[in-house]
Amino acid sequence: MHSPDSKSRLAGLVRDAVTKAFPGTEVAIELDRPKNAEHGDFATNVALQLAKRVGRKPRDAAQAIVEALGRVDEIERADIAGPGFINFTFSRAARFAVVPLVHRVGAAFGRGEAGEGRKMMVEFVSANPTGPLHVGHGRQAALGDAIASLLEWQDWKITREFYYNDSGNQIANLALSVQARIREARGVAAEMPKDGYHGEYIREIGREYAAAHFGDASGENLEQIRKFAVAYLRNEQDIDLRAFGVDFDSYFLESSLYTDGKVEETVRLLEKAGHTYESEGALWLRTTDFGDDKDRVMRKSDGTFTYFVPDVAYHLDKYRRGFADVLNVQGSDHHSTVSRVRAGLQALGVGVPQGYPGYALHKMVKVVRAGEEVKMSKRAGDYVTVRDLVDEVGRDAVRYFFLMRTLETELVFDIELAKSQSDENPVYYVQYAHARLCSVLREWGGDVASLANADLSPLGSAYEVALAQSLADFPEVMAHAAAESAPHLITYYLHDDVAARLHTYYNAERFLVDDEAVKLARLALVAAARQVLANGLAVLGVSAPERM
RNA sequence: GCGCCCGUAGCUCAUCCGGAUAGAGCACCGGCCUUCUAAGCCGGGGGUAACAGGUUCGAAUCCUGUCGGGCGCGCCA
Repeated sequence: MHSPDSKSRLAGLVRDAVTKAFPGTEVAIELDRPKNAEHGDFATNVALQLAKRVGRKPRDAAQAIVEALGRVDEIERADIAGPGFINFTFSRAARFAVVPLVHRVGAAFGRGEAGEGRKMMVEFVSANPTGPLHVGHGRQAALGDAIASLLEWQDWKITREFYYNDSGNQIANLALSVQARIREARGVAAEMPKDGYHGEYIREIGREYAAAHFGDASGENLEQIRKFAVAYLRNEQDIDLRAFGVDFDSYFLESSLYTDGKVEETVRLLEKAGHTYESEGALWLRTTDFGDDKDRVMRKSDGTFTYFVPDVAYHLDKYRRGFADVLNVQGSDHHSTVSRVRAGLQALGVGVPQGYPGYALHKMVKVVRAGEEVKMSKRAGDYVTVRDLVDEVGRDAVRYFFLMRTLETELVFDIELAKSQSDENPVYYVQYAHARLCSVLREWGGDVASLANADLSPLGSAYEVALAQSLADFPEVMAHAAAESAPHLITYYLHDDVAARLHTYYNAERFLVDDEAVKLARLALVAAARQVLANGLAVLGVSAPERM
């Protein structure tokens, strides 16, 4: 048997049997893990799907398929159950075939080939350099990094990019806010701009600037203040991201789109393509021709561009850099930009594919402390920062909490809960399972690599079968999570399917027993489970401790 | 008003391209540490999956409507 993947092999056998029993029928073979262990390793509903088409009762159709299947080594039993499900029970050898496979493949177990080595960019965080990262950025950092990793595990060549909106009104506003604080620090009368940034960090920047002077004693050089403030805040964000364990391959500055003439070029291309018009002194793009719900202003009547134009220019640039696939991880409060940017790219008429770029949009984060929403942060003023969260709760727990939810649920992060119950946090539950096994293997003291060839015939208890089934599912869970941009699937898999089964097994059986054959078989199984936990946690960016 | 998303246990959430008895953590009750880590395990209570229809062998899942919530609908980014 070459394929260690029992499931896909079974799917092939069932397909052949269906063809034999009902020539000329085409049907997708779905195989699911039954909830009830007594229903075997996999169940299929093909007979139910087929029954009407072939004019047979579902159970009769199932019977015909089972008969066509005949005897197969790996399949111990094929039972017809309920309305017409076929339940397959594997032989013991087939059930535990995953164990030597995990030992052989090791840290690469769970990898897939969907990406075929192609390039893809994942853009995430992309915070404006106007203040510390807030919790929404934290969710995005955890998500973007994990999604990028998941894609890398599917053989995509991933570039993680951070886009800085370092121009426009918000930055001008930042410079004015800092200027006011500089003057304040020097005892000069100063007034904050109307929509100024009031966080404590603006005072810090003002103080630092004032202390450094720069031959700008009066704080009049706004451009210099802007540069100083942006550099300061970018550095602060970098510190937070590093502490969070997130690294970017590339940083892209919005301002470069202006200095490199890419904004102008984009406007020229759009005008040339004939989708623009002038109205009320502004230049408009007819995005409604490309699925947007209303036309958009490109150049305001004051001659400056709306953010929409550099956005299009930026994505054109991504495309020209050779990224035929791009995934932008953003908050769903930006969802209206999706159709707009795509429309703009289509309007260029330069061959950017429809549906470019891809998006993974997530809902907002609400921070709660003991049931009360927390909106204030001393440093930032009106929001809670990533740093606050990581300092108080810890990196692993914060990342795991951010990843546990589906993208489309609003995430309620209860600080007190995450902290006070940190002993019983889901993340510790998973990490604890890993640490426990490391401890067992340490106690044993043997060579883990030698377990790859262990004789597994002593295995067969319900605990052992369940655990082996879970391990065999890992590659498919990974592939699914990558395809769906759904890291939460990994968290639930690691928690419910691997760690829980491991803890249960641990409490039911001793591994370091006197019987050498039993001991080695059990150790081989749990060492494989340890490897899967380590691989899964690695993808999530959460550490897998050897001791706790 | 229009668009997108959501509504599942007391709380926070999984399950969703239709499958068998809707799961987990927290909280609550009762057991298990002379033995590889009790940050663990076992057992128990707790549900009209917002509501009403529809589709079919089968609906938390798909469709329609109602109600409730979030976000977005600038010559802001």
